[in-house]
Amino acid sequence: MTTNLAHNGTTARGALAKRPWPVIVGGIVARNIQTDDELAALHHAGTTVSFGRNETIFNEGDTAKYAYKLVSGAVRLCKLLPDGRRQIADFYLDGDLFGFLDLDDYAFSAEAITNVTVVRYVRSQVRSIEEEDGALRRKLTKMLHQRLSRVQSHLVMLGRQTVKERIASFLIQMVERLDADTLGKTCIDLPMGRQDIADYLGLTIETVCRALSDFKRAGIIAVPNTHQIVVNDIETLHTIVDGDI
Amino acid sequence: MTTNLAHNGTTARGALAKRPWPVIVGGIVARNIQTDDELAALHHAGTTVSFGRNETIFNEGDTAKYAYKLVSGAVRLCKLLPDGRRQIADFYLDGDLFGFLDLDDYAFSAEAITNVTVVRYVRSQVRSIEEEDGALRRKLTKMLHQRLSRVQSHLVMLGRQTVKERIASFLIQMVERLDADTLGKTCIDLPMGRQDIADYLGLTIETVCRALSDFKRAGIIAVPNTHQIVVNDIETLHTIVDGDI
DNA sequence: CGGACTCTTGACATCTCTCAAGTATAGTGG
DNA sequence: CCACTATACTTGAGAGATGTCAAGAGTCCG
Repeated sequence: MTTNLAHNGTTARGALAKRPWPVIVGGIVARNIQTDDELAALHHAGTTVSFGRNETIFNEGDTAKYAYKLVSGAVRLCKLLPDGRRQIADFYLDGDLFGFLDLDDYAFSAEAITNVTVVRYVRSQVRSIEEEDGALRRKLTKMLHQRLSRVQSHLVMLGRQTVKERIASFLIQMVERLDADTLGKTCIDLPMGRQDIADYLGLTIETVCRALSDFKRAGIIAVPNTHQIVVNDIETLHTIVDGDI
Repeated sequence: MTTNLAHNGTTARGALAKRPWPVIVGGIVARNIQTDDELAALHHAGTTVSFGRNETIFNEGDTAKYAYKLVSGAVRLCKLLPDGRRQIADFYLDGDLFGFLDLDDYAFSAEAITNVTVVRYVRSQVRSIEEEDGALRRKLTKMLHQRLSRVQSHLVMLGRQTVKERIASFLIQMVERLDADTLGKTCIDLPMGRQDIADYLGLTIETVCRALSDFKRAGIIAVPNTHQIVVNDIETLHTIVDGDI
C-alpha cells in the first residue's frame, strides 16, 4: 500500500492524453501525534498520515473536512480543466500548512509530489480551538496573508512575465524556500518534475526545458541531474526578473 | 481638487510609452463617519475620503497605514513592472474592503478607476478592535478567504485559459458582481476601460477588443457603448469557459 | 467645431505551443 | 547484475495564437 502507485492514472481526454494524471486517493494513517512549535494548541487534533508519490491528498470539490501540515515531502495544489489542462497554484514544502481555507469544498486538489508525511487536523476542531486561542489564530491569519501575497505575485508572473523571467523567478523562489545556500554556490533539490514546473508557470514542458537549457548554456545554472540545479549566478537571475534582458 | 486629473501621468519607458499612467496621489477628506452593517465596531475609526478618477489611493511600497472600504466607484489593485507592463490583481466595487492585508508595506497600488468615495480606517486601530471583536474578526477572515479563492481562480485563468475563455470569464464575473440581471437580458455597466480589462486578463488592449468584437458578431453580447455590455447569451459564455469552443 | 483620448481594425512579426523524434533515467524481472 | 520497459527529459521543425505597429473611427468636452 505504501508502494508507489504512480503512472497508472486516468488519461486526460483530448490534447493532453500523454499525461498520466494521478487518480489515487489514499493515505496511510499512523496513530501518532506530533509535537510542534506554535501549533501547540492543535496537538490533540492532529493525526499523522502518509501518502505515496502522486497520490491525491484531497480532491477539488470534496467536502473540506481536513486541514494539513506538511511534515516531509512536497505537495502540489492544482486544478484540472475539463480538457486536461492543469494549473498548479502552489507548492507546499516542509512545515507548510494547507487546506485551512474556510470554504465548504476544496477548490483545488492537493497531490503528493514525493512520498509525503502530513499531520491532518479536523477543520471543525481547528475552528473551535482557534476561537479560544489567540496565538493560533494570529499564526493562521499571518499564514493566510502571506499566502495571498504569494499568490498575487504569482498572478503578475502569469499575466505579464516572459518565459525567462518566470523561470528565473521560480529558481529564486526555490532557492529562498529550500534555503539551499551553501558556500556561494547554491544547489537546490527540486522535488517536482518539469511538467509540474511548467504547470506552475503556465508554460509547456518543452518551453521550460528550453529555458533551462538556455540558462545552462549561459552558465547561470548547472544541472547535475534532473532534480538538482546549481545556481552559479543568482545575481543574473535577479537581473532577468526585474530588469529584463 | 476634485477635478479629474487623469491623462497627465508619467510615461512608462520603453514599449508602452503610449500609456498615461496616473501618478497622482490624492484624496479629499471629509470628516464624516459612516454607519454600516457588520462593521459597526469600526465606526469610530473610519473617515470618509474621496479620490478623483485615476488618482492613487495608495502606492506599492508605501507603509501600509490604512485599510479601506469602498463606498462608491471602482478601484483597481495593480502592480507596475519596471518597463511599464502592468498587471491588475483585482477590481474593487461598491462595498468591497481592501488594504487589510497584514503586511508592513502595500505590495500593490490601489488606483481609482472612477471618482471614488471610501471609508478609511487606521490599520493599527482595526487590529486592536479586531482583537476584541469576534464578529469583525470573522468577517475580515471570511473576506480574506474569499479573496484568496478569487485570486486562485484568476491564477488558473492567466496560466491556462485562452483569450475567449478569459473574456467570457470576465464577463460572467462582472455580471455576478454587478448583479445586473434585469429581465433575462443582462446589461453590465463596466467602470473600467479596455486597457484595465486587458491588464486584468494578461492580454493587450487590441486582443481584448478583437475578442469582444467576435462575441458581438456571434450575437453573444451587444455593446451599446464602450462602458456598457448587454449579455444576450450567458449560457454560451459558460460553455466557452468550461467547455471550450 | 476641434483636440484629446479611447476604442477598433488590419497587416505583419514573434513568441510559445504542438508534434515528433531522440536521449536519459529509474524501476522491474530474469 | 543486466537487459528491458516505462517514464521523464531534451531538442528540433513547423504551426498558430497573441503581440506589435500603424491607421482610422468614435466619443467626450471645452
